[in-house]
Amino acid sequence: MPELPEVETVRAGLNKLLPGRIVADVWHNWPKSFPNAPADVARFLVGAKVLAVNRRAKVLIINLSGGYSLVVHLKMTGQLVFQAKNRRFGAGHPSDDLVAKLPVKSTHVIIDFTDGSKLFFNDQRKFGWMRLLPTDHLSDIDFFKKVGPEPLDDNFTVSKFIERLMRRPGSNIKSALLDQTVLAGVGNIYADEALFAAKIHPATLVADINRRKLTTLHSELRAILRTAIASGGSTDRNYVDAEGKKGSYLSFAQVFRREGQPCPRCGTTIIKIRVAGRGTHICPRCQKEPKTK
DNA sequence: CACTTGACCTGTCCGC
DNA sequence: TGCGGACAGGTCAAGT
Repeated sequence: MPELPEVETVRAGLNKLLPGRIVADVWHNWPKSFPNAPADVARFLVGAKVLAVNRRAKVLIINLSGGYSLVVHLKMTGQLVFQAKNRRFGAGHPSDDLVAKLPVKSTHVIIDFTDGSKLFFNDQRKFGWMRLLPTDHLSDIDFFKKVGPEPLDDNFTVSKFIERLMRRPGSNIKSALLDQTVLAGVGNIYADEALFAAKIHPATLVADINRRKLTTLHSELRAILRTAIASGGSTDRNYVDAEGKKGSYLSFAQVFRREGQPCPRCGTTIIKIRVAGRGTHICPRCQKEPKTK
């Protein structure tokens, strides 16, 4: 579910809400959602103060005093939602107000702060996780060692993009974009949108795409990610930000989840196909099928 | 080695 | 209305 823009939206929200708060207690009901709790929780989490909330790729890093960080991956259906003190007891909340209803059926971890506010980790499909890890050693973890560059960094140039993609010359471009070791944070929605914008068929082999097209793909991908962040991300089903609000980017999406509708560029009907084992949305006219396949 | 498939889970939607 | 099957935004491990 959450890709870079969604995780970044959650990060920005939490970074306004959490720093300065002190953990009072932690509850959890699904061991896989929090594999090293409760053993390390009492020792390193309770009493710790939140310093800052950072992001790398699709992973959130909540820095705590005491040298530990809470590292969170939302995977497909994870939510990290903050509830201010007494929020749940207020009257007149609209029925779609998630925060007022917390905890919900899919709540697997609750972090209580000393001021009475709470952070809820909800995850319908239970693929997501949070772990308490020593901050100084995060860079030793396999994931952080292997993950590719942030596509929105200033120094993520066209040459860098092409160099990274060329690590997988023989794979199709969609797989390469989704590969987190090639570059960080791109998932199914933004891969489809960027390939449509650059008029590249997702099954095209990386080595068969010319430099001009890759240059377009680079700039379109970055523009799409930035617009998505500005829209608060994409809510297809479950995604909400730190305050329980949905993102609106899908109203701008050109092809994702728009099969059966006319291509906004040429009017041809958008179709859904399968590439790299994932549902993939294309305009069959704008994105010509590669000859070699 | 590089790519594909299955597994991890629950909920929803679609066809019979 | 009920039931089976396919499918869902992500990543691993295991298989080819």
